[in-house]
Amino acid sequence: MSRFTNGQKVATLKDVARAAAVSTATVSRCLNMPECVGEKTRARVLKAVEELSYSPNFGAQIMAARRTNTIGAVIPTMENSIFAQGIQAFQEELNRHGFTLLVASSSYKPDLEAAQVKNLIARGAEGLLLIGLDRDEEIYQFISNRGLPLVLTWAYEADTPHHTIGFDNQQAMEELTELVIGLGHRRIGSIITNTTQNDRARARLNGIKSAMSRHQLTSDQLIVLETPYSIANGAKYFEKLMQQSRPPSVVMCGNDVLAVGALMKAKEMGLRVPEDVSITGFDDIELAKVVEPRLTTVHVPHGEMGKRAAAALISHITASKSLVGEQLDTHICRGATLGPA
Amino acid sequence: MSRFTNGQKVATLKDVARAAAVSTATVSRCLNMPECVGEKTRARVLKAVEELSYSPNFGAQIMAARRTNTIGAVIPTMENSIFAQGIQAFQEELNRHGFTLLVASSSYKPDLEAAQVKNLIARGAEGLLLIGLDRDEEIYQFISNRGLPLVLTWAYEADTPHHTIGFDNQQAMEELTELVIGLGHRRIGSIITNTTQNDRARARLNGIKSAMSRHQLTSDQLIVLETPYSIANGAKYFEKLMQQSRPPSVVMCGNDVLAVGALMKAKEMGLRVPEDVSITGFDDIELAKVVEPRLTTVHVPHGEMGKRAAAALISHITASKSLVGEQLDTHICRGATLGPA
DNA sequence: GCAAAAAATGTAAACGCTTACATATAGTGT
DNA sequence: ACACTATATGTAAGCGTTTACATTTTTTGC
Repeated sequence: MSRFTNGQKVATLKDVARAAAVSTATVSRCLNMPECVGEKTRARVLKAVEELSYSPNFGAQIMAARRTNTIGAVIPTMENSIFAQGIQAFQEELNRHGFTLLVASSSYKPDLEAAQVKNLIARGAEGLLLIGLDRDEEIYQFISNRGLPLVLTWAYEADTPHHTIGFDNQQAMEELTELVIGLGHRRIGSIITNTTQNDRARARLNGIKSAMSRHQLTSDQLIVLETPYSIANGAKYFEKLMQQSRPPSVVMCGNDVLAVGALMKAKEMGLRVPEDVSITGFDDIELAKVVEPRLTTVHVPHGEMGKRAAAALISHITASKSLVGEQLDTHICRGATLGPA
Repeated sequence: MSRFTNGQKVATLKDVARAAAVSTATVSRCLNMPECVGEKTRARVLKAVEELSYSPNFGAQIMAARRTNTIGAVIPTMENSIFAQGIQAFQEELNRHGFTLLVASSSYKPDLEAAQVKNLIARGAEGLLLIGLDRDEEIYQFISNRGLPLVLTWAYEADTPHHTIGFDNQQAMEELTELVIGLGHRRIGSIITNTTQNDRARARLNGIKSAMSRHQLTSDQLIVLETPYSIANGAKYFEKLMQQSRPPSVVMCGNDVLAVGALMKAKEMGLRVPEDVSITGFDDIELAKVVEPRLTTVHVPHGEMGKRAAAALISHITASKSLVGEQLDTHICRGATLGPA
């Protein structure tokens, strides 16, 4: 029996071995390669395991076996569902192949993300999933020094040393903006997550800008407001936008959460959507589908992305296939919040 | 240098010690009790740590130190946001006290839950958070055999050997039903998560039943449909309910996700809410607040619940305070989806 | 029945860390 | 200078597994 600082005693392999009158090696084999051990011995051992509520000490396993079948992921937040669907798919694919997922969240703080990465590595993660590209070179260095495979997702960039499995945020937003401009909108407001330390937000904003410049719209036709994303902030900044002397005819939001906030506020202010003002989002999460009118947004292949990321990591780890980036498609999901100017 | 099966080499304490020309003990102290080590030695050691991208092997730490500052939680799903807010608060409170949270999800499958519990324990969890009460006695036995503190949440029950920090699902639903009946509704439809293996769903359903029987409404005035919860299922079963020969005047859903699905379908079917049919939910998640009309639902103190659960676990572990249950209050959140019959 | 091969089990050495204890070094008051 | 503390560092024994290797037992082919 081993005991913790609090005096709790816990059965170990040795205890099980004693109870079943076999060696620790046999118990270990019984658990990890049951076909290699005699039938009646196995029964006896399993009974002892049961009776003693034995559970292997993972720490000792890591040390002795040097493999953990564990993948780590750090996501910006668990609070809203932007990442939920993708992570769920990631987890399911992982489980299908006998891997376990450890999830941590960074609250969008770079240093917390770094700490969580180290934490996950210390816990034996054999591969890592992170969101987006923006982070200190130091972390990339750390991960690569440890020789760990890393997949970045929720973004795709061809021109990077990292492996990105995701979609082109800029291009997607550019397409949406083309549609918006095509509908006659000339004054565009945008509410977007802070673009420092967030390449996805930056790319999306750039998408708006580049589509505008292609149509000879100048930068004073675009008003950008940055804010941490939440429904409340979406509402708040939408109001600010509309209180301008010359309010925009369309408000393009960096994600659906902000867009839903904007939509709520529009109703509250008595503005008709899309007659008085159009609103667009990005991500096509559940929220976008239940509001009325349904949000015009960019559909992102959450599930596919999670699944592919898992597959890439697994085939790298188990079959040492080299990691490659993959670009997935998005498409515009036309809801009734976008109309002609 | 130690190496993994894949040939990756990783710096160990020993490597750092060698690089800094000190003993492993000094390096360890440098990291865990920096005030006990000389200033210049410390600087030298930290430099070596940096240069070698050293990160402690958590497995070895667990084994040597026998404490992990880790709490585990198993939630039914990450996919939608029902548990997100509570878990986020749980995590934040934990972090504030230097604990780390490991989250796993069970997809509502009892045996997966059991496996995840063992997994978390094996990973050194010093305390556990689980949702609701319904599960095999075997798991409870396992946890208690290991002497681990366990807090159950999203439910409160006075009459149980376990420690529940949550609210009274039955009473809350009873209150809501009282309100519904008070508005003249006599035929009630209910869409609810499968009640086997789910005490919260069962309690909520019982709440409806007991309020009804208090008002001499018989069981044939209540039609109950059970289904896994998702927006799509909410819609599907709402339709079934309304296609009955004598459709109910109100549809009380077991949670907001189902209710939102019902609401969507009602609109699709051209039914006015609440003029033609009333709809209620439970949980008061984000979704409930953005649909139109806003859902009438039961507000649940997600954040408070997570925070209290964390506090209870921490004070048990660090100050060996004994765990006690705590009942939190809910209140009805009156939206416009509920009107007179 | 017997030797040889196959299957089952045991032995013991790692794995990387923490920490009690031992030792060395620096700091005090006389 | 001295003995005596206080502080800093080193030494080495575990922690609970896994797994090569050694040993024992069973099966097989003749």
